[in-house]
Amino acid sequence: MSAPNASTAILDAAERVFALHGFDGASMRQIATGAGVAQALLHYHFGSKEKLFEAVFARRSDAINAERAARLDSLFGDDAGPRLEDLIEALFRPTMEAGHSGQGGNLFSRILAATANADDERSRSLIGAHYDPIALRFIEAFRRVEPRLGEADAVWAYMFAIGVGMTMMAATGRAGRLSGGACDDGNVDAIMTRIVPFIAAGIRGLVETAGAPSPPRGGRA
Amino acid sequence: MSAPNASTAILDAAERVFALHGFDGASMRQIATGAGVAQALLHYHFGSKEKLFEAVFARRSDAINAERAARLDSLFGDDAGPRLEDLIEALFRPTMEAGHSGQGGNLFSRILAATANADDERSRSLIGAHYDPIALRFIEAFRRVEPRLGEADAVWAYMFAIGVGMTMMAATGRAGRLSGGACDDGNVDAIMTRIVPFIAAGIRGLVETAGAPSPPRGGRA
DNA sequence: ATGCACTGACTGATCGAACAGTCAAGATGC
DNA sequence: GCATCTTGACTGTTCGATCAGTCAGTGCAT
Repeated sequence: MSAPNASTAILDAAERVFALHGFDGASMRQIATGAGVAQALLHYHFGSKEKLFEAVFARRSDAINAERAARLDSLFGDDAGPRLEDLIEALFRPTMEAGHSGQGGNLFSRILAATANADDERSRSLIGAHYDPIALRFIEAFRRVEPRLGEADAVWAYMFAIGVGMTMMAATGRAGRLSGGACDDGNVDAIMTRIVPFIAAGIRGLVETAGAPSPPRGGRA
Repeated sequence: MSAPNASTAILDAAERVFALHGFDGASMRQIATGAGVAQALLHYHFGSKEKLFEAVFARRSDAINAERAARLDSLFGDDAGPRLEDLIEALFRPTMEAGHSGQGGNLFSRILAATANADDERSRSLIGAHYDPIALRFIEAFRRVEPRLGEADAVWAYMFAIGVGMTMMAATGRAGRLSGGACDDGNVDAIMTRIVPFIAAGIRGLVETAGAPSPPRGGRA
């Protein structure tokens, strides 16, 4: 767990502080203290607060998306094409488990969720650079697996799926509060076994009603 | 549009600045300038930055949840029980349209999305106070309409639904970017006609696989 | 009607604290 | 001895909050 060099220690401390307080709420002093180094060292290694945040963001994102890409390749490399469920598994599992190594709470997931839902220039460009290319691959994969899915609907499907995932990654503990403790939004496996059928069914449901200008009448099927 | 008194002008300006920069990124000076009043007046009327944020949050939330509750009452007052689709409509439509009065972008929706996904004490207590009670009503309504839905699964269903909604309310424009402009995440009707069947199908899909310890095999149904 | 006491709304100036970022100098390792 | 790493001391700026004080309006006693 302990970092061998200062750069990694800074990244780890920054990840924690950014996850807990957001970009604006985090302070360079706090990060330096957490890393056990002088504040000036953060600027020496990363230049600015903004660039430090980008480094924190890129470190996990690159690892996550490398694995997502590998999973996609492997799924379509098989003789039998993948099921929708497999795609959703590939979409979320790497993110849910990144930085989730052992101890409590997935810090990076919170950063990712906050960044994905923000609309400032920094957040937009980070998501665009690190997640849009792989997003397009997943959208295309959705259409390959579910050919009746329209072009625009595939994008909606992806956005909806990400929405579900981001909220679970924020792991605010609200599910536990609303359920009297029965639901644990920190439990990756519990979430995955629910989230996969939910989204898969949602996408298939989107296909059924696609192109219909008004809401369907017989929804109880 | 113009505010008759200073308090409302401050709330309007604060809503805009908080929506654009978040709680920590917003400054009282910026809000005061936006409202056209002295900075000291914000403290005179609201006491502190924190309390001003709570006032901004409460103003729209109370209106939203009053309408949501009214819609729920009306749905279950009908002779025929509501469809799942009707519940989802009641869940999101009031929020999507609150503060969305005319001009561009729904500022409050962004505040709400950011607050819902954050896990600091302020966000948690605001969501808990303003949204948990009505959330429990929706969760109960889900089970009434879809009786095969388990107790815990109804909470998961609610969380997933909120996740989809929050991401769309953040309205980052990403859907448009990923679709080459075909999808507009600022268009409430376009979102609602997609989001309702998606979530309804997702919840029904959750029912099908509930209790199954491992992922289903025949997912192509 | 007029002078007086009081209130709520509002302001400009200013506080100490915390902020990101800078820099010359020291430590460390090759 | 040179380059990389690291530090403490420091800069100027901005932050939320506070303060004494202005001003219009109101009730009231005379």
